[in-house]
Amino acid sequence: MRVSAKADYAVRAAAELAAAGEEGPVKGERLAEAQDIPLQFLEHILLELKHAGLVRARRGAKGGYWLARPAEEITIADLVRAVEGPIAHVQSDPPESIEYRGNAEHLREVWIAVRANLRAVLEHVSLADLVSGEMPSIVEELSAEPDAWAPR
Amino acid sequence: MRVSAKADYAVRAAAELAAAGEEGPVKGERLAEAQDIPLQFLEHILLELKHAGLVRARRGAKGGYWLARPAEEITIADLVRAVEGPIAHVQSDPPESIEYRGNAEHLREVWIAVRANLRAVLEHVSLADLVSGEMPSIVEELSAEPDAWAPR
DNA sequence: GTGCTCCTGACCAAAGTAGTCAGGAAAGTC
DNA sequence: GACTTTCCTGACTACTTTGGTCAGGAGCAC
Repeated sequence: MRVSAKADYAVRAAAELAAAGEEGPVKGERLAEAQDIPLQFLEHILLELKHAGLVRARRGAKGGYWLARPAEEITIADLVRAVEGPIAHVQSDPPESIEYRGNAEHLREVWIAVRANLRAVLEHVSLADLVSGEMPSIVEELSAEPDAWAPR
Repeated sequence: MRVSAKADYAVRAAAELAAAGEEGPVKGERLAEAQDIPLQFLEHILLELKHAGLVRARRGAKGGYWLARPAEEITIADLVRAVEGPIAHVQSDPPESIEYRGNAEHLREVWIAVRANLRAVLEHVSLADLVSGEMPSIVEELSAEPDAWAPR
């Protein structure tokens, strides 16, 4: 249940692209510096985002990357899925495809609920929300509770 | 964002222990068979659960494992934490300890919200809920929505 | 055609995952 | 007290994932 460096980097780089907006292609190097990400690793990630259809790019002088869609229409979930694959798997299988036996029969519903709650956050925060800092109400409410900040 | 085999096994084995209740120690072999888990691997997992204080054990004939606390007082989160460590980490660090720069500044709140929503499920389902099939309302509601069962 | 920038595949070290193997140590039975 | 049963523990292994680096090629602008 951890967020990989790749996913974290993908979101951060995309946030920079969202903030750049209409000012034309942004170089990989500038993204790497802005977010302190190893350039060559970032290039691989941006390539994956491109293959997923979230980002576009042009080479050469004046080249760089930009978002394929408006920042309002790209969610954190889109980015995480592009680099990590499905958001919640149990032993490499999606929860709904697992058959539990015996006394663990209802465990599937638990994993389904877990996934649903993950989606409830990740699919509702757009890049526009992220850079503006005006989070959807669900995030506001969850992160407002002091308990949410306790380590455990 | 995946649940490891170890965590899945831990919950399933614990569910069997919860169901066994007061009928005395349950052998590892019986747990392994009931949930189709490799015995030797399961023994390692049960040992971790014991070290975490969730399970107790006795050796020899008539030996076996049992829950250290009533099934109502052990949650899925307890079990997952015992074998996987903290429930939501970003790049091996807890979300509240990360400092984001530039346009990703608000990303921390997103990860905090993600973790809060994970906890909202995992900390509120007890082993007793799991074996009885009577889930807390949050799980009922989440898993009732057809959308929650869609792959994506 | 000469730089600039992205594109792609190959490679690599370290860590994590999912186990197996071999033996030791306590508890109960005869 | 020997014997069996069951847990306890560490060592080991094969495979995959993670988080990168390296080297070169391909497209674009001037």
